[in-house]
Amino acid sequence: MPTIFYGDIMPQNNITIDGRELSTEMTDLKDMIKDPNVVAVRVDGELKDLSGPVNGGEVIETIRSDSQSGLEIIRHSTSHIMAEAVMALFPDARPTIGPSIEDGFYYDFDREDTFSVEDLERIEQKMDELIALDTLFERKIMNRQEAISYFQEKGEPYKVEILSKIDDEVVSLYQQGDFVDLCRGPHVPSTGYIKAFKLLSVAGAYWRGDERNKMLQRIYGTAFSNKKELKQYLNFLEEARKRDHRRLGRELELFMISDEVGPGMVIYMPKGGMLRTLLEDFEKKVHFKRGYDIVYGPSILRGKMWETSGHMDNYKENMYFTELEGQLYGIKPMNCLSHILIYKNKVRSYRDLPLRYFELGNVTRHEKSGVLHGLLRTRQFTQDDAHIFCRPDQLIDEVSAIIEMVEDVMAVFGFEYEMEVSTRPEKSIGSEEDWEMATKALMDALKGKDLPFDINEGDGAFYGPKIDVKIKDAIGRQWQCATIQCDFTLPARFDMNYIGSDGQKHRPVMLHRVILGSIERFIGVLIEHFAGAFPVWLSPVQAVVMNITDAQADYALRIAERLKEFDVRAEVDTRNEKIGFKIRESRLQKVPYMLIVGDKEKAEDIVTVRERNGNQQTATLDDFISMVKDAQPSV
RNA sequence: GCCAGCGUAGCUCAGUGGUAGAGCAGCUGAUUCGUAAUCAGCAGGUCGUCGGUUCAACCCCGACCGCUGGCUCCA
Repeated sequence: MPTIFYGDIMPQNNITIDGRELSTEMTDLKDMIKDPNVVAVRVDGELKDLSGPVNGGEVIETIRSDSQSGLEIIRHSTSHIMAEAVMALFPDARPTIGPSIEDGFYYDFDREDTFSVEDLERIEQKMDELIALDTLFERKIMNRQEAISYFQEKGEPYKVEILSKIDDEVVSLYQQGDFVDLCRGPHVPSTGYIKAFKLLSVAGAYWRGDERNKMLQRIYGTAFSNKKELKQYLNFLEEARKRDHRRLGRELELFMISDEVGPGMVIYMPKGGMLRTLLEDFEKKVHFKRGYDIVYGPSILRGKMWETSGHMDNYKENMYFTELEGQLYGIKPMNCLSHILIYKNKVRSYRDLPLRYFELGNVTRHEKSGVLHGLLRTRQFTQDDAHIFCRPDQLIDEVSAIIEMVEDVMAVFGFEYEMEVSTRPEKSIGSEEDWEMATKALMDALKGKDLPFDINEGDGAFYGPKIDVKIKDAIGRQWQCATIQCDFTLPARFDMNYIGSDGQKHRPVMLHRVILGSIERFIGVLIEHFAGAFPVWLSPVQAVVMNITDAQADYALRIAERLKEFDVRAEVDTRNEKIGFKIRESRLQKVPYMLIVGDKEKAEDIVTVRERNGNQQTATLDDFISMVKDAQPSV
């Protein structure tokens, strides 16, 4: 097996490292840089090992372990060390791939027995040993054929499969200790560079992400430049766990998902019901103000409708069906069909367009059991759905208006977001010109508003391209909520027309769009975003009135009555408990205001207003009421 | 749907092959109190469901249901 060792040749010549010019007398970049926090270098924009050859004259930028690239390298190297540990402990495992990912890394193995939690501990221990040995990561170059026979001999079929799909003549391998892996690199110079890592979980994962392939075992872990950062990340995971909407949903009595009723179905309890109503009232206002008409369609529609729409061919596995009086009916997974019928109910003129139909539509989809997740993935959910029918020349303006609407609404909740345009997928219908026109319209609308966006090649809906909006919650996680989809298929399938100024029939363009997406999902994201402490206008209970002793019970009740008269959502706590206990309970319920009334307040006809953050002040009830009213967002 | 783990009181969790416990919540009583838990007593579970092994199963085995973390898919 002929190999070329990288880093053997170091001709004497000057190089520039982070702007400093140095001579290359020393044989190792690592020795020249003399910084244990530097894990790799970037030469001419390309990431390279510290042990790479230097010809002289290069301009080199060092990559520190706490930079984004540095973290990726550390994590990638940690995954190799983990694979080495796994192979040492479980020689029957076959390594496949092990990249760095967003917050860590994973490595997939094919193995008969499964990895247990105890195994993870053993692997971690072994990794500690390997790191203590501080073995070098050595890069080797091999031509592809040699590499294939090498891995064949080693009995690593997955590596052979990867190699057989690589076009390059030569490939690189990395070895540390006994472990050799096919890998582009770069890696840290030696295992001792790994200062802080943790294995997190085991999970199944399909080979090459295809569900027709064998399921492998994936071990997830993470690594950071130092122990402190790792600890911060683990704390962050803990924080996320505390914010879990399923946990808060139960604790705040917002919703339940009952095994008896069935999986993936949400039951709103009084406080969740109030939250949802507030959100929906807000949505109605937002839509009416922007020229939408509210409509309602039935939940079950004749099978024939779904045949015409193409759902029978493209969406059947996700639908539920029922039979009534010998007729097939489909339970709606989308709201568009009724809206189309409303459009078709009479002859439309070009002057009528655009028509914007809005529905808080409850849809039912048969989601695979394994994907259900609290409010974030359910089998029944309500979309703040709308369909806009317009002339082609109105398309950009309509898309722009929707984007503005998304911006306005997200600003109310304080979400940041990213936009993504998805283009034509392989399996799709419609002409090339239509796709081009629609995709361009979507992009032009975004460009016109100077909004940056990513392009997601081939990820559009089968009937048209789309803009997806991913919102970022308070702890940085992303959720897909809003989506704007262009559709020229359904108007054709349902033979929709309008009469143009020329007296001829023309086909309208249809936009499907949601702003919050699914009300359920959005509520789930809201819960986690605010950690249950909703803004005043969205809080199911805005204030709890609490008395110090029985002597003020009548006063507390009177206050609560007044609040209700002024539409402030108030509860009253006159239980025979200490004020500290009542405050504790309201805090746990994340109620924005506590109105504390003792003898003093009763005598002066005022209240002490205690906020969630502990700040407090005395105020007249009228002042407090206007304070609550002022919290209502205007959009 | 697939892989792995899990399922004990309303919640959080102990527990052992010989028919179950704690804290909080609940109920009752006492306490009338000024900013995150007053004290005492009481009550509460066919140990997810169904089958099997066993003299005996919450515990062992199997199937099913559900949940959790992933994968695939998705609002």
